[in-house]
Amino acid sequence: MNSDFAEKINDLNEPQKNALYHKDGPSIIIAGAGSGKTRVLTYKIAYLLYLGIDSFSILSLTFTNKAAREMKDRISYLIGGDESKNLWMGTFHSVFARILRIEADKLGYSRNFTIYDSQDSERLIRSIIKEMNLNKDIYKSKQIRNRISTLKNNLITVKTYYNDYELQEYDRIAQRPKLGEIYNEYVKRCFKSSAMDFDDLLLKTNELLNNFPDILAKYQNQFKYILVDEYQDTNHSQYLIVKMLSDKFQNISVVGDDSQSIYAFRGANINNILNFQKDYESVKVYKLEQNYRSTKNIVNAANSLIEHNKNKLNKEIWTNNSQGEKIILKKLLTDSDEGRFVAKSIFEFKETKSYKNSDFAVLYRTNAQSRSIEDSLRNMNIKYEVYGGISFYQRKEIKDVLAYLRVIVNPNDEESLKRIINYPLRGIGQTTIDKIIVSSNLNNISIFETMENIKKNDLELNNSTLKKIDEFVMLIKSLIISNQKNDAFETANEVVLRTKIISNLRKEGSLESISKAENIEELLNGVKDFIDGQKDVFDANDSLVDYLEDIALATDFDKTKEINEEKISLMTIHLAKGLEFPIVFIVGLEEDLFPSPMNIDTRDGLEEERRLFYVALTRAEEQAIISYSESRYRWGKINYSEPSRFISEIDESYINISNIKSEAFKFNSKLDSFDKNKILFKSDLLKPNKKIKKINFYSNKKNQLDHSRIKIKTGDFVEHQRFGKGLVIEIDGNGADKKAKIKFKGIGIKNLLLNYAKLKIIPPFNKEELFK
DNA sequence: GCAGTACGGACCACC
DNA sequence: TCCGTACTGC
Repeated sequence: MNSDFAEKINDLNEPQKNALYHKDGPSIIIAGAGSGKTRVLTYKIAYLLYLGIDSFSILSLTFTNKAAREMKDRISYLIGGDESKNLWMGTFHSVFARILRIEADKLGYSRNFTIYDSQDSERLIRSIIKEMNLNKDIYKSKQIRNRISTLKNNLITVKTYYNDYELQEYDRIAQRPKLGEIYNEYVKRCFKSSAMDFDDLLLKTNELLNNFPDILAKYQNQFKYILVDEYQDTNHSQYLIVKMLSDKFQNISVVGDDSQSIYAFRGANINNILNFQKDYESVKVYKLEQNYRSTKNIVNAANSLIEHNKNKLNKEIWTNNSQGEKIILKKLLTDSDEGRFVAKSIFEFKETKSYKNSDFAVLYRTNAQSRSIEDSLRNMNIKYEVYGGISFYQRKEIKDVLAYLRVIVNPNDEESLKRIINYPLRGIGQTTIDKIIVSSNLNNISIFETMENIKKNDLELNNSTLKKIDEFVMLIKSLIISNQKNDAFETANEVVLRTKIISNLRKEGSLESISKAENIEELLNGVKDFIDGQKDVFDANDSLVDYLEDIALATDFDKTKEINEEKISLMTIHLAKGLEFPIVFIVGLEEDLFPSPMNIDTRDGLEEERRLFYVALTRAEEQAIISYSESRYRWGKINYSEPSRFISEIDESYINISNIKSEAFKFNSKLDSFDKNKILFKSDLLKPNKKIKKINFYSNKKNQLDHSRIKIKTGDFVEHQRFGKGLVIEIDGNGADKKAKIKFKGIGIKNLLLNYAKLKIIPPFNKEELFK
């Protein structure tokens, strides 16, 4: 062990040290934003190892897997050696998925069980609703999925549900009396598919620990020290797991900040942290209240905001950092103005002081808001990266290839099988699939088994269909066999070759299909990277299982690369938790958007939204800039909005409100009074645009700014995202209704609305090509 | 059984 | 805008 560590502890301040030295017995560390929480946690684990505690006996639950990896590296650095590799560290989901695989047989599952993501769950629920002949407008699959998820997170099984009159009454009142039946069928089908959804990973862990005392004892004895990060975001199911595992030694340390609890929507229960002191005996409480991240202005502004919440623990966040600049508040007319404001401000900041792109973040409430920001950044040639949103692994073409891999590992996986049974097209249509599903439900065997014995089951299928099914089954079987001697990369390659997925997409030749082919190639590279990184750890024939688990449980951050040095970061506030940036834009501070309308009817909901704003503000080190717009495109329409109530909840002495006061603080924003409410800010570059008009810009390489799309004229050569290159042959209509008739290469003539179509003017090319 | 298209609803955040 | 579904014509 590295004895220098004792000296490194002096990097910590007194409260941090006190928290660190607490070794045995329960403790809670209330850590304000920017108070060095991760550092304390890291040092705390390093300290345990330094004292000679076995690394296998420490369980540390983190918020992302990436955080876990970084902490391991940091611990290695602190104490030397590679003991940190043996720590049990990761998200709840990944740690307990690992345990569930080890113990799978106890629960009647195969070790190779599939993990269903929310899309898989929703599709399964949708087909159940259809099979039950229920009205899909009343039984909305997404709502049903959320409801089932909530039930599971509160350990309410189907049986418990049926024993609880109140729960059933709740669903009857909500006009969905059949919820229990759907839930029952959903659980049955998941089991038949050897699949667990995200919530199952926690629910089944609870079942395992509850029903098998010997297994509980085994893990209780193993995990002598348990640390939980972001404790404020744990749900009931997670809470119970931690409680059970820590019950014997009670060496439990939880870290969190009630003011940053923002995951109630997925079942997080803020009371877990508020009540921690009641749950364990003689809990020691440590408070980290000094903020090292932000200026006084930012810290004070955030404090003044969160004061409006009633439900919270007492603490006083303060900082020794400089006073800093006031928060800039900016009002804009449209969402595109807001985008331009952000882009131009970034440009300005970089001119006046040497900032890198990575010093900036733009945070928003909903993913859809990224678009107007992206448009403006693109126009100004500022590089950016959008985090979250539809992830790479959610794309259709990727999910299709992954479905093959999942079926190879677990042929019972119904959702994956349904995706590939007729992809690529092999003439097994919906009618046939429906017959197979009915039969498999009737006989309670998996779809794959039904297909294996398709000739014995008389399903009234004609011979050519039977033959096609047979060929498909043979394909899967031979892939399974070859996976037994190959690693995940070789198997994935074989899938792509034998199904001709990539070559067919390339043959199709459209921009869209080529990009899909490229994505699949990127997926193959990803598999290769994974295999290379894990070569020393896993057996070849297990590598596919491990790979699939890795990507199923990766958070959005795990999936993307490091925060890129060269790029501005765009993300939702949720995703920004735990991060920090010198300059942070928080956009879209409008009623009906932030706070989200779904959360304004209850105090708890509104307080959560307020905490979300608090999280956003406290990401900023030097400067926070908040903005709102009077109108915004949503669902393809212009919506008018009022400034968010949260703006007026920040003590105005910390805001550079200039003469905006009259406006933002009175909730009476009117279009006719905007002119006098400009915020003075560095230069007139930042003044709002004069016209109230939605103007979309197209960009070209020379970074021209003021050409609206609707200026495209007959004879222009253009490029469309999906249709490729073409020539404008006719223009019709005016303003937003302006249409163009365009002849596209290899596609033919299309009529497009210029205001919506993503058209880019390109240099002329040989017109002959259009007629090939 | 398949492909093209029109239409309606989604847009809140995620492991 | 984007996605899933229903409908239609072959």
